[in-house]
Amino acid sequence: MKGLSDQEFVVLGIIMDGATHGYEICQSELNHIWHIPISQTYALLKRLEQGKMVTFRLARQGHRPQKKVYALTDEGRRTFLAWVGQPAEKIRDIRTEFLSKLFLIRKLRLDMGGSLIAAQIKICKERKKRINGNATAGTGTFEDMVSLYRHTMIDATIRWLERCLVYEREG
Amino acid sequence: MKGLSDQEFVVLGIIMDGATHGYEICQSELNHIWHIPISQTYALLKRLEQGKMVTFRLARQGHRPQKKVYALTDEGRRTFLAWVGQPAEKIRDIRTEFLSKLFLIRKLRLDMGGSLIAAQIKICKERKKRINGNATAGTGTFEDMVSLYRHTMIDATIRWLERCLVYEREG
DNA sequence: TTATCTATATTCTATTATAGAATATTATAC
DNA sequence: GTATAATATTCTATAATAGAATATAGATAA
Repeated sequence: MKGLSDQEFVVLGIIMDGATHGYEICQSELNHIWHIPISQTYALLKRLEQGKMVTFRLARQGHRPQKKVYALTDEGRRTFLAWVGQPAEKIRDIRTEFLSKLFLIRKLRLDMGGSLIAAQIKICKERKKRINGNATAGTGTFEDMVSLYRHTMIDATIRWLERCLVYEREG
Repeated sequence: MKGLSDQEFVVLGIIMDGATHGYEICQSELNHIWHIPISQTYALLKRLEQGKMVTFRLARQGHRPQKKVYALTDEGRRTFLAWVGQPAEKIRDIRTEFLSKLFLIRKLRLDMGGSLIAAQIKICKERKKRINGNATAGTGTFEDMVSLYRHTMIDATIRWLERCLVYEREG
């Protein structure tokens, strides 16, 4: 397995949190933040199984349609834990990748929330430095608008992350 | 053709701006804002041709490899113009869809920039009203963080759009 | 001179993401 | 008793993306 997609990591995390099969994974609260379509979830489970990140056994229960009961392998668990503590490299992935990680860290009581948020702030501040152009001195060209957009969004993101860090340390 | 993707509309716009073939489309400045991979661009052109939005003729030039010289059909032109004036419905598409539209409107001198920005502000304000929860009174739950994220991002977006509107009206 | 690199220009294959329909069973609401 | 909601998975088709393969020619460096 060459490296999992963020969606695959998320599925590992939801299983680690107690979900046992595809349908249940789709009902995770995380779906409200990052919606993964049902058919996609099943495709991800298939790939995770092929990559030996999860195993399953078939369970016939009452007269309901039988389900595949999944469990993480040791490698699956290790792989997930290595992923969940790392900040998102791309700002545009904050909403999906970072929020998913924060959700799973809290759900699994992993005690990495503060360090994740701090690391994400660091990434954002580094990115901010690398954005060229000035956020205020534009003359109204399209490039000015794009530059201003990036500055505005990254500043808002940093402010939000700093607020999250306070929440995390207080609560 | 059931309805084009935003990427397909963007390709129509770049052709309308004077690009004539796949390789040239990939070199549009728009690629710095919304990168469409080369192979994807060719796939889009193929679909646009099947949907009769563009036509092409083969051109053999000097000793360079021959290229497909594309032109918009009347339907392609009409379809593009109907798309480019409409604001993005989803806030997360501002960076790609809205910025592409603004870029193309300015490039093509379409005189719709002001109304597009105003319409986008309206969409954002309506979305803001529909977001439930309060942006300040949280107790630090994950839901509070998500709610605060949405408020923060949408406020920043509106502020940026209003600045763009000033730019647009002044310049 | 000869090998490599860059630029032009497109196609192909493989993988991943998403939408939507199809299948099957049981409980519940009307 | 019929409809539909909930449970549970599979299948097909399409769309998006990465990356390699193909082809030509000029520029550059050993």
